[in-house]
Amino acid sequence: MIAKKKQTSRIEESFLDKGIKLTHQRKIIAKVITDSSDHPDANEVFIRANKIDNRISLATVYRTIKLFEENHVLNRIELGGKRARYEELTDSHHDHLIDIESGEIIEFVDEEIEELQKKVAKKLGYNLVDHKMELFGKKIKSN
Amino acid sequence: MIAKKKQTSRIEESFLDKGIKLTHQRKIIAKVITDSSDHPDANEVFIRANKIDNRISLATVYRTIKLFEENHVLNRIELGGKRARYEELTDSHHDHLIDIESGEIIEFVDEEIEELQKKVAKKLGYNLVDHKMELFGKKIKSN
DNA sequence: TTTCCTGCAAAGGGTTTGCACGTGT
DNA sequence: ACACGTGCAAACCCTTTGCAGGAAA
Repeated sequence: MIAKKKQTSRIEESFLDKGIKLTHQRKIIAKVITDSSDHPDANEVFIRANKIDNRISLATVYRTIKLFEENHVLNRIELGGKRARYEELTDSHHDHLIDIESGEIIEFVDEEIEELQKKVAKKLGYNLVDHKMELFGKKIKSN
Repeated sequence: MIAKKKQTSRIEESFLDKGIKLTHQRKIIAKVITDSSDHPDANEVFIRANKIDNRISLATVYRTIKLFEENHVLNRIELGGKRARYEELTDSHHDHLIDIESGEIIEFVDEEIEELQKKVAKKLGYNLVDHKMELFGKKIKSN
């Protein structure tokens, strides 16, 4: 008989490995984030998690988000505004282009820019550890 | 006889042109920012302005900073942390490399990257209006 | 059982604002 | 004179935290 594979998400597995408790709340918050592709802020995560199960407080959302950040399963994006927004961290790095009219966030990857960034850092005497790049653009009307 | 040229800073001139009142406080805050090359935060601007003249409140610093931002003489830099930091906006655009060990901010310009950014935006159907790029690096030890 | 996690509500830290007075033009 | 700017302190908003009860391992 073939053993049934246990159903655990990427996030859950990574947590079990580290000996971090997989509480009910954390599973739901992880699911909400995994299922969201629109870069929600903390409050939005709270709302969505609550819709699934109302035993989740905003404080726990904040604590869990911080935990996820520290364990590199979550990435914080700051848009110059007030609240921070988040996205699941996957292997593929990407940057963001923000539509200044609608606020929509478009993800993109550009290897050439990444290479140049490394080169620039090196020229200044640094090894590039991380970077943040956001482009702000206005949609070109195609009449 | 040669007329004596009136002593006004870049910021002051730009304000006179727009009919914005040049108050005592605004002049001092403008001077503090012009004289600072270390990207101070609002509180630091407040401290430095106060050292020159203690008739300046933190509220006014915030109000003035916002005014300066709106008039494009000041640029806000967000470092992912809590407070925003500022720098005088000059004609020459530049980006920042942050030393992750010391917190030092190094300015740099790279035309090639700027060009690529425009190209990327266009490819996504956008005209690039603005951008923000911060590199985080670790100093290369030269033993 | 033991350790860690949670909800609640209160505190925190940066930034903004209402109000009455003060100041630039 | 008039509109606009300022100081003060209270309000705001997002985020964090102390505490006592609750749940994962």
